[in-house]
Amino acid sequence: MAAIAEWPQSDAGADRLPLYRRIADELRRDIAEGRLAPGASLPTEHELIRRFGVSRGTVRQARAALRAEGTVGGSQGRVFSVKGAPITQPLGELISFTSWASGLGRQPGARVIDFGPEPISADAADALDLPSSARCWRLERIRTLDTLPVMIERTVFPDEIGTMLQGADLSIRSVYAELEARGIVVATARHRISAVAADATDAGLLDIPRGSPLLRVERRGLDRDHQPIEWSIDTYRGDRADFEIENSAAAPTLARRLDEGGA
Amino acid sequence: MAAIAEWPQSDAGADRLPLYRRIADELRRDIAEGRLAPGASLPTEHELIRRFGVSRGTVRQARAALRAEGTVGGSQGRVFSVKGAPITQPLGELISFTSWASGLGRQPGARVIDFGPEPISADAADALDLPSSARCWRLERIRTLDTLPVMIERTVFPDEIGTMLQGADLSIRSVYAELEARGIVVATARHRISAVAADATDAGLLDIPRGSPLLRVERRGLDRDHQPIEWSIDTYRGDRADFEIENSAAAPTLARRLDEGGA
DNA sequence: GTAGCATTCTTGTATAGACAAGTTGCGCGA
DNA sequence: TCGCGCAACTTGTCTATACAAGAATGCTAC
Repeated sequence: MAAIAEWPQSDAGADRLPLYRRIADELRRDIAEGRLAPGASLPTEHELIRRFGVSRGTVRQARAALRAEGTVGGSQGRVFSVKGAPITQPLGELISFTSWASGLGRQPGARVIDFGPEPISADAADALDLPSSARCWRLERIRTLDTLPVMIERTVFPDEIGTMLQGADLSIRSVYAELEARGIVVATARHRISAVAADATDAGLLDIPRGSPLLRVERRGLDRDHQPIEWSIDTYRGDRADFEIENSAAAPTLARRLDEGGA
Repeated sequence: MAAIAEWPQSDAGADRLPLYRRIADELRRDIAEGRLAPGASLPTEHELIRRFGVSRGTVRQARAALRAEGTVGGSQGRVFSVKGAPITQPLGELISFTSWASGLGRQPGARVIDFGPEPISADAADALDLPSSARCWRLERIRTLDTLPVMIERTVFPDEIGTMLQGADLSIRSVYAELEARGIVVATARHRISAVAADATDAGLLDIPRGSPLLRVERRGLDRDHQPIEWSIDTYRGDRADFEIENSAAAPTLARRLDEGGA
């Protein structure tokens, strides 16, 4: 049973980890990197025992760790299967369209429709916690995946943030990457998700019929001091994207809202 | 080692539970009922071995279960200690339509369209992690606020959960309240939110034109052991409700998904 | 063809023993 | 008295084995 010695020696520090951790890590990597898709079967205990040259208890310990995370599931008699990739990215990554696209292996794109300073709207002043006399910057872009239009992004930045973005090539680099390079980090974000019908403008921009269902995501991004960084309304094609949320009892973050207008 | 025979025989059904579960349950009770206060030390492995007359592995399994819940913590060399009372109230409140409506000061209502046992669909078997031969219970309801239809709820329960709901008045009391009264608690939930157009059926049920935008929320509710409790697809009138999510960097739980079908 | 049974596979539960690693506390020596 | 080190204790890691229970599969009998 000399299988351990034949493991990839790449990560230098890894050889001090217990065996079951290394097995769990390898399986977790397989899941995160897509070699084991959700719904797929994990190797059976016997296979893992042979592959890693360890005892059954060790294999079971490894899989128990993954199960405790909710990453995989199984029950007596049935092969373990992948339930879903663990969500562990930093918040900026989660919000950024660019990071999202890259993670999917798609080519993110952006077509800037409008970018410049302008007087602030009442809604924006409210959302960004600014006086109605303040100046702000407005950015409107079409976001694409492999050239397919997926989302319309309409963002308002406070003046000092917008100024930072001046001169940046907003059709390529992520706004978040740009801001992070200047020490601005999104620490908290509030989202409000709703469904709307496409009006004539959005239908044209997204190349869909009028009235098609759209996923509208309103976002307020705040820094560590709860200072508003951006207020954005992203409008996704309903047939191209949806959102996934995990709530644990420890971090209850999803709430329903009633739109009073419709009564 | 005849300690098992001397256990309290009170709960009649408990004797079919595995040993480690019974030990974990007893410790959990000790914590919940204050006999073991936060900060206090748990019995050592040796004490538990003697007290229950089991082997070390079994005791370790019991404590591993508590640790996975975050109820207790320990590390090598140090005695296990209580970290906090196990959570028994939480996430259900956020998810429950009834709680939501009450919080808004509205009168929640439900009209049961269908409730009963039936063979499981492939999707449901997948979501609930059940064999395709399993039986399940399907519940379909129209949810109302002050008699206005707001949402269609289509839920599938595993057999043992559905059986519990038999006889309950599902047009009044919250399903979650009903389950909680029986010791079933939603500890984790995964939501997937998307926008769809109303088909003829849903348009009729919600009293809106065909093609109207709807907010579709697919939810998998899991208990502390990540065992699926329910799989539900809730369809909201787009003009009556939206969702709010707060993300902090500490608890990043929102992810975007790409719907591959639309390319 | 199909229902039902039996086999086989996979996971769950439990025990026992061995060694490693970290913590705590006691006692001894300076 | 103070500090160091050893010893005892506690948990972590790992192996090996045995039997039970649920699931999937294939085969047989009808």
